[in-house]
Amino acid sequence: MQISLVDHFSRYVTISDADIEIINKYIKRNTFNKKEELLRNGQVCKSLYFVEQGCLRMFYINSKSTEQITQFALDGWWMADFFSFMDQLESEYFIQAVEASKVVTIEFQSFEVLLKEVPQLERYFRIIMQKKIAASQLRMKYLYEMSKEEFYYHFVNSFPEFVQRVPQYMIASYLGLTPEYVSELRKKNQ
Amino acid sequence: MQISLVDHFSRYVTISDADIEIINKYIKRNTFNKKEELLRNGQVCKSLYFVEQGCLRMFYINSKSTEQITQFALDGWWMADFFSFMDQLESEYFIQAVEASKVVTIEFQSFEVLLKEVPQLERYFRIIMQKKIAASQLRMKYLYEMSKEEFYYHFVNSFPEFVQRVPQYMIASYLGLTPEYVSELRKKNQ
DNA sequence: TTGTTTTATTAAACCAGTTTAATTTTTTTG
DNA sequence: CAAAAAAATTAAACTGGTTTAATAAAACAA
Repeated sequence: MQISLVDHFSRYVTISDADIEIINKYIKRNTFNKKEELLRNGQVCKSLYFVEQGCLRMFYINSKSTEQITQFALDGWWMADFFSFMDQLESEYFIQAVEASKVVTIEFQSFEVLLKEVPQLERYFRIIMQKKIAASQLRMKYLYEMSKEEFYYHFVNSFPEFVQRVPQYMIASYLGLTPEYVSELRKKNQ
Repeated sequence: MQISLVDHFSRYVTISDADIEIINKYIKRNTFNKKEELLRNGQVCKSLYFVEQGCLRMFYINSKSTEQITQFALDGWWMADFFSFMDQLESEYFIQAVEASKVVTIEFQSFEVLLKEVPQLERYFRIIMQKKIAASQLRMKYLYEMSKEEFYYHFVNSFPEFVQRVPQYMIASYLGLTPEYVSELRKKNQ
């Protein structure tokens, strides 16, 4: 369900044709193959990424040397390591395409200039960030409230498209479960 | 360590004396006694709260009928149920003063008008929200990575002021531990 | 300064979810 | 298509943290 960045802007603020020309100066459009890396551990997160189509995941290598997924982004979602991006510090994360993906890239400097030249975008990003906070507050509430079994079924019922598009072990990782436990749950509830 | 709202704005954007006059039209300053409620379960979160001095906590009543704390705010922090605030929906949370607190209140309608009249504040809130997201990404990483014992000691070492100001059972609740387990940890490491 | 309420401690029984290690199934690739 | 790599399953032993229930200590209010 592809979505263009400008359409997404237009859901929240008014964008003129002149604005679109400016925007196009400061963004890049890339396609990434399955498993291609957008960011690697040790690099600075130089860009914000907007998924027009596809799926990205963010993960780090934990103390057991396994990949711990902390975020996904599907069509119409933003992804970045904000901690690294904001202060241009080294990131501890990888960002990788889960499937072939069309991505809009805004680099740090371009982002700053773009916000000056198209000031409505300050409002757009303020609203988007606010929604991200609301979503993460809700997610934390579920984490406090639910057992891991409930958390798993709540997720797959709420986001059935993930089950279609993302391998089970990645969902397990994102939800903080072992893949073995997910197998056990699926067997139990066939 | 009191901090005024306008000083906080000024850390991120330029605020003129004229702006300050406008701001003062749209904000309210309140003091709350210990245990006084700013928001109650079932009400709409009508305002954003900025703590100039003191401490607020946000919690809900969980399925075991006990208070589950999900957030604190100390001097210089914002607090709101963004989910309820943004769409003016009923909240499931309580917000309560942990100690006597000086709070700046911005109501939903005032917030919208204020952002129009002092447009730099779009930028301020965009940056603040971005920082909140970065902080919550970091918190999630710790949640994935650490055992509950590590999580507890990491928190008390990172935020020693909380241990001074907030009862131990509230910290336990916020960290998702039972108070009994915190006692056990403290005994073990005397 | 005493009685009441709130907060913290103790200890034993318990269990939800992990670990380990092996096997099977599915997907990818040359 | 066959071989290799990636993903999913199975089952048993194990453990970090919870539950329960009772007591003790600290803080607060009259």
